[in-house]
Parts: sequence; C-alpha cells; structure tokens
Amino acid sequence: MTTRRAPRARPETLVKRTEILRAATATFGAKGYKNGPLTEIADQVGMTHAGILHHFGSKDQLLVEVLKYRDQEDVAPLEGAHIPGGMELFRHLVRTAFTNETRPGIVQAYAVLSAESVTDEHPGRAYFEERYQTLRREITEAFAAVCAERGITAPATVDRAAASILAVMDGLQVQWLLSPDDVQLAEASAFAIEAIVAAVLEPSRTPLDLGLHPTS
Amino acid sequence: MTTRRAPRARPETLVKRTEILRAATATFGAKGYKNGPLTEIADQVGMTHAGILHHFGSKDQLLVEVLKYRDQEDVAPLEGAHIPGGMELFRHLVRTAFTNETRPGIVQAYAVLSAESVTDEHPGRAYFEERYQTLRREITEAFAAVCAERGITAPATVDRAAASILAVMDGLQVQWLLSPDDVQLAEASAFAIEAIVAAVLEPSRTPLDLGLHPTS
DNA sequence: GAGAGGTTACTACGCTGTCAGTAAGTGATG
DNA sequence: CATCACTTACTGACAGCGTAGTAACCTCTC
Repeated sequence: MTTRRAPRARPETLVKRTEILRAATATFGAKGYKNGPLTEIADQVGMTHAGILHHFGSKDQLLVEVLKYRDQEDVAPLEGAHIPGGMELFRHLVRTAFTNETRPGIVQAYAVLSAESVTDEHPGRAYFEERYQTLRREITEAFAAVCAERGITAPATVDRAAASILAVMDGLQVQWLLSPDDVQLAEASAFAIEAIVAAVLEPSRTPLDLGLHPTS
Repeated sequence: MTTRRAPRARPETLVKRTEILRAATATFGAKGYKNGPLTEIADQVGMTHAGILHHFGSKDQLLVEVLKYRDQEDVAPLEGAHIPGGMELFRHLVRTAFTNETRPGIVQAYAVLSAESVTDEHPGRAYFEERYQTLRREITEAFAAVCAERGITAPATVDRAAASILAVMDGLQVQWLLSPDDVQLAEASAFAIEAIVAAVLEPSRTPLDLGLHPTS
C-alpha cells in the first residue's frame, strides 16, 4: 500500500520509463502478460529485472501503466486531443483500422491482453471493462447525433450496434494476426462498420428471418 | 514424438479421459493455457497431475485434444452431424449465439484461447488458424448459395463479410464476458449478422462515405 | 502375469519480488 | 566552492514458490 508515486524523477529517467513501457508492450504482446517475463523486458532496455521493479513497483502495476500509456499515445495525434463525435467518429474508427494494419505489434498486444483480461483476477480487467464501456457510450452518442441530424429518432438497435462495431474490429484483428494474407483487416472493418451503421439508419428493408424475431 | 495414441483403452477409461478434457476446458478457460496448471485440472477429477500426463503425454497435447473435443461436441447435436449451408447457416450461427449465452465457461475458454494462440509458439495456433479458415470458407459458400438462389452474382464483399461475421461473434463474447449486464450477446450477434448479410445482398443503397472509397 | 491406470517422490527450471550494497547525482550549508 | 547529507537508479544474489516432466513403484483387472 506504499504510494510509490512521484519519486521526483530525473528528466532523463522519464525517457527510460517510456522506453520500458514500449518494451513491455512488445513483450506482453508477443507472449501475453502472465507469460511475458520481466527479464525479457529488462533485456530490451539494457537493465536487470530488478531495475524494472524499482521503477514500477510490481509487474501488475507495470501492466496498468502500459495500458494507460497506450491510451494517451492513441489520443495524442488527434485534433484537439479528443475523440470526434457524430458521423466523424465512424470515419475515425475506419481510419484507425487502416492505421492498425501498419502496426501489428500494438494490435497483438491489445488483442492478447483484452482477451486475457477476462481470466480470473487479471490486473488489466478493470481497465478493459471501463474502456469498452466508454467506447460503447461514445458510439451510442454518435449514433444519437447522426439520427438527430437526419430527423429520426434513434432506434433501440443502437446499443447492439455500438457493441457490434467494437466487436467486429477486435475480432478481425485476431483473424488478421493468425492469417494476415487471408484477412484484409482494414477493408473488412470498413465494410462491417458501414453495414452496421446502415442497418441502424435504415432498418430491415428486407426481413431476413434469421430466427431473431420469434415468428414460429 | 512418440505416438502415444490408442493405448488399448478400457471402456471406463474413456469416461475418465473426457472428464479430464472437461476439467481442462474449465481451467484453461478460467486462467488461460499457459497459466492454467495441470494440478488444478487433476484436482477436479480426483487425480494427481502425473495421472493426467499418463493419459495425454504432455500439456501441449492435452490442449490440442481439448480443442478437438470441443469441436466434435459442437457438431454432435446437429442433424446429420454436419454444418448446414445457405441461409440456414446464418440461422445456425444466430442459434449458436443464443446457446452460448447459457454456457459462459466454454465461451470464455474459446475467447481466451483463440487470442492466446496468436502469441509466440503457441501450441493451439495451428488449430485456430485452420478453424477460422474453414469457417470463413463455409460462410463464403453459404453466401454464394444464397446469391445463386436469388439469381444474383455474389459480390466481392463476401470475403470481408465472412470474416466480419465470425469477428463480431468473437468480439461480442469478450465484451459480454467483461460486462454481462451491459452487453446482450445473442441479440447483438443476431443484429450484426443480419446487418452484414443485408449489406452483401443489397449493397450500398445509401453511400455513407466512411472514407472507404477514396473519393477525395 | 502383463499391461493399464494410476501414485509418490523427485528433478529442474522459470518466475516474481526482496534486500543489501554501490555509484552517481542533487542540494543545502559553512 | 567544497563538503556533508541525502536521494535516485540501479546491480547481483537469493529466497520462495509454482510448474512440467520423469522414474520407479504399486494394484487392480482382463
């Protein structure tokens, strides 16, 4: 319970810390959190594993800081450093998918860690729970804004659509990591997002009878 | 490399083996493969971990058999023990999503293991690679059949759609496991599958301009 | 009585975290 | 401006645990 916050860092030290965070992202991405040893991270930055623990206190804490670090890095390049709303959000998500195709390491880290986080007592669980909640809310609000713009009331499907959009992006990442030649990450993401957005804005022109609506 | 297959099993032993496979599914689901100890599996079936190794030779081999076992269990209840085609396949996928809502343990095992399989040298990797390839092919063929039925030529989007359908199902499982109260696994899956199928069969009535088509 | 289905005992290893010690920096002070 | 007091940034050794796999040995059952 010792709050090892703010150890009055030397300016040079902050550089080293982010170096560690990057190395940890690589190792956790390649091997998972539980199976990614501190020594491997330490090697990458020319240190012993004890040095890592000196900076972050524990491996659990390191993971939390890795996740937080990735968040602020992702938001950084955005205009005004804030996620857009309305239809622009969907465009942003599609752009993100295209960007992701150029950085398999980070994609792998998120894919592995998010799934691993559902295991018992995982230190990253709270982070991913909140993350998904936040993202779903933002997408739901974007739907509401777009619907309002078009003078229609947002249908009840927006909640399902919001979860589905995130889901399809994540799921495609796993398939893409397994078979990069068979799966077009960005284009498939764009296609699916368009399909889902269209289904919300112009619902069920043709009922497909997939068993959803219990007619039988 | 010793083929420890067919050790002339006693009928009672086969029961024990499947008992082990079920226990392993539970443990691997709860903790992941690497972090799921053999001793925990052994405890569940009233055995020592050496007993498990007697049956399966190694932990890696056990995982492979767990995955194979789940496959044949899933196909078993189906008519004719074979996956349907055409529009019936999509109905089957939606039904599966509803079934899955009643068995979080198995869902968790698949979610955790499929993502873990993309890590370095994971023993389950080949299985998941093939599994996704097979499933994508089956869905693509179902699309082709449905299109033929309607007298239209299957559009180029079927490949992306096939991957997207699997992706959305998998991705929703992770979110559902993290927040079961916030995410409706089955209903969201059904909605997304309908949306994607509709987008294939009746493409782009209204262009949404999500940046997919580089018009600028 | 041979082999299947185990157990007990043990080896060997990998991992996190602790601890003591060291070298280099920081800062107040006489 | 030199020195003393203290902090930061580590290293190296090691404790302590959990784990996979092996080997030898029982003990039922065909």
